[in-house]
Amino acid sequence: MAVNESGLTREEILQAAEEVLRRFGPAKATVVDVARALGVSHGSVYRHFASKVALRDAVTALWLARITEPLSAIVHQAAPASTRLRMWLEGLVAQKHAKAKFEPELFATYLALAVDATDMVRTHVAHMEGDIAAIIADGVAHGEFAVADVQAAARAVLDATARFHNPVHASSWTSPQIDAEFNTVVTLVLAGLRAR
Amino acid sequence: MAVNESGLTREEILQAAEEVLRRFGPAKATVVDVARALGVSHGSVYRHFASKVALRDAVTALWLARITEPLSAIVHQAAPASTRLRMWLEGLVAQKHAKAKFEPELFATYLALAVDATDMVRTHVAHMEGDIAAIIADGVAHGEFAVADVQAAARAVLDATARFHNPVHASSWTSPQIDAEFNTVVTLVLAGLRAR
DNA sequence: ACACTGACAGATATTGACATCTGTTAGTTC
DNA sequence: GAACTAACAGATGTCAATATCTGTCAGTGT
Repeated sequence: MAVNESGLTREEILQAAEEVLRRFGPAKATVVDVARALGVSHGSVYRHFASKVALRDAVTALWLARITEPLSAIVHQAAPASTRLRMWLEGLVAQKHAKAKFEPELFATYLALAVDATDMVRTHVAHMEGDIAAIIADGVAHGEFAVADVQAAARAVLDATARFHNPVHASSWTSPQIDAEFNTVVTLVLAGLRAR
Repeated sequence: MAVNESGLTREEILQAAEEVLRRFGPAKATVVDVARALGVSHGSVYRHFASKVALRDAVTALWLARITEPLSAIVHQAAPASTRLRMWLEGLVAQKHAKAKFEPELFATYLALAVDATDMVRTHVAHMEGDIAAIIADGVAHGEFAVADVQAAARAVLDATARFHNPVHASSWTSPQIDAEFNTVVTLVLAGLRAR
């Protein structure tokens, strides 16, 4: 792996692109802006990314990874599965709501991807589903949960909490009752998973 | 109640407005179109509806009432609460998906109202919440369900199934797995409500 | 008196000329 | 010769002139 001191790197471009997206938002950010921020011509950017869409997706993938990365730590903690699942979901929702509030431009970029279901979003969902499935499987192994199909159950948990983490619902996240409503849904879902 | 044979009625306008909306969609339908369909000047329409928004809302309210009206019959049927709740939710989702598929123009009108949460949508949600609450309360009375707060539980059921009936998710309703995923969520939710 | 019309002001939408952007490639630089 | 630039065609976005629409109201007909 040779370090290219003089050349433009993929990482530099991603960093500049995120900066530009954050500043101008998805509607105004252009590849020319990104190139200008790096002091190169926009043609150079196209040596590293096949298209503007590919660049935008790469930035968003990185941004989403920063959301889900800390959650992975919760999966294998030593605590009842129901506790971990609640913590995991609360963490996810807290992250999403914070991003919507404090990084509106990047959130808007993500929202644009979410409406036309891109592969990138599918990957993100699959990753979250995997984390949840791991916790549920653990709960089943310890007799805490009782579900027939762990993967389907993980998907159902994600679906049932969609209003609180899917960006299409972001406009309702400012409601004062949102936390109470989320708590009620999580309690309902956990009760549904529980063995009896 | 005098029948006004010669005069323009609210009902005639609503019927014409629905026709026009269905034909042109929310983006292209105008009050002038509605008036033209009725053979009157658009000024006449404003004698019956304060604004274009009021007219559009009235049409949508009627359209939504046609969706939820048949569901009310399920609420007081003689069957276990869990059976009734499942039937009710399946009925709701079937109706919504059918409308999205076969009445795309009117559905788009509804979607436009849903994104900026109008009073009309709030009324619609409150009505659905009331139906669900009635079934849950019945289930609690018969020892079938165990929930602390019936109203909150009803809201949670609506929230947990949002992906399948909220119009903002309509683009994902064409997925081949949608019915299986809905079924899994409903089963999870019913298990969560059940007394143990 | 009542329902309706038609002309109007201001708001909103459409159009088309123009500017900028995306993505490609031949050519320059180191 | 790998990394980059610069000029280009076609696509997309912008903006201001223009057209249409919304909502009002004085006037018409019955």
